[in-house]
Amino acid sequence: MRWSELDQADCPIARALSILGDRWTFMILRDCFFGVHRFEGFQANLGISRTILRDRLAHLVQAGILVQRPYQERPVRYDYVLSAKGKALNGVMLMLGEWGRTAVDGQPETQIRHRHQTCGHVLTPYVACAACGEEMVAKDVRAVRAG
Amino acid sequence: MRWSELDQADCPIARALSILGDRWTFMILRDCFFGVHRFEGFQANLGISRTILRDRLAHLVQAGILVQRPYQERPVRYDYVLSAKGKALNGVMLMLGEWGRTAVDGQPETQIRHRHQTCGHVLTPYVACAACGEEMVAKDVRAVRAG
DNA sequence: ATAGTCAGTTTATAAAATAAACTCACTTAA
DNA sequence: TTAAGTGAGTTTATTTTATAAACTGACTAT
Repeated sequence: MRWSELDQADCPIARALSILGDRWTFMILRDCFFGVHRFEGFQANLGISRTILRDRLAHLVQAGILVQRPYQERPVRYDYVLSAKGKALNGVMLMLGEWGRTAVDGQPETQIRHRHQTCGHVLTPYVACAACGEEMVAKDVRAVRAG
Repeated sequence: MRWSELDQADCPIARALSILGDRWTFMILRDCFFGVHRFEGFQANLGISRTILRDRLAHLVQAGILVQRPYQERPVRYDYVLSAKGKALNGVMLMLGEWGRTAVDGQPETQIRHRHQTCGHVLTPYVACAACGEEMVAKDVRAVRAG
């Protein structure tokens, strides 16, 4: 399979990765969740090459994950802000960060975490089942095909 | 920043992506969660080139996400199975699949979903806060530095 | 014997990422 | 009013990665 055919796959994870699964797109989105919203901001923050930054931003806009909002004319310059579709990645980001924090070795002393504004605690996120509210564990999940 | 320096970053998401953020590693892990555990299985399933499959498996083993369990001698052949660290990615996988299912356009009729074994429902996963049990929404989260 | 399986390795080619310089259309400070 | 700065790119040459396809080795099954 070529990477470019992945968006045809019969699996939501594969289709998600067809958009997010390259080396920098996810990092750009992380920055969006941290409040970065301009070309030079991403560039300074990630040290990414301008060429692929341009490609990735265009791709994220085309995929409807980021929206361009002009903040000046002549020349037109845009803020790149998360759409609803982009904000819906919040859960993925939180769980990915939690995995990085707890499972990946060699953590620096100082780390970035999140605070839950409504209850005031530093966030420890977990995934739950909408039907029963219980925490999801790997062994309790089975893949099924739904028509 | 080079990709190879990302594992030094002061952010758990960045460090997680230093392991998972290339074009195929996440897809290999998806297959692991779906029960694939041998070289030829991944190769047939993903159509990935054998060269990078070999690299990615070695990398996942080195990172402690997959474990090699020999199933024959002469020549030694291995099953690649998820370690505890690998299984800890379950939440990320579920949320990524949920995002792909609900947010990405052009869904085929037939889709792969998950069933929660303990309550019997087709799973709709969401992320909750361990402190208060409430569902997490993007606007209620703020990044903080924790020493 | 012959073919098949499994997990690779090798090699040549194609695609993607990178760094660094350059462009354009301004804006601000000297 | 010249000079420097900003912001978002584009261009180009080079390096790095990925790919396809054939090949190897050590078996096993027919």
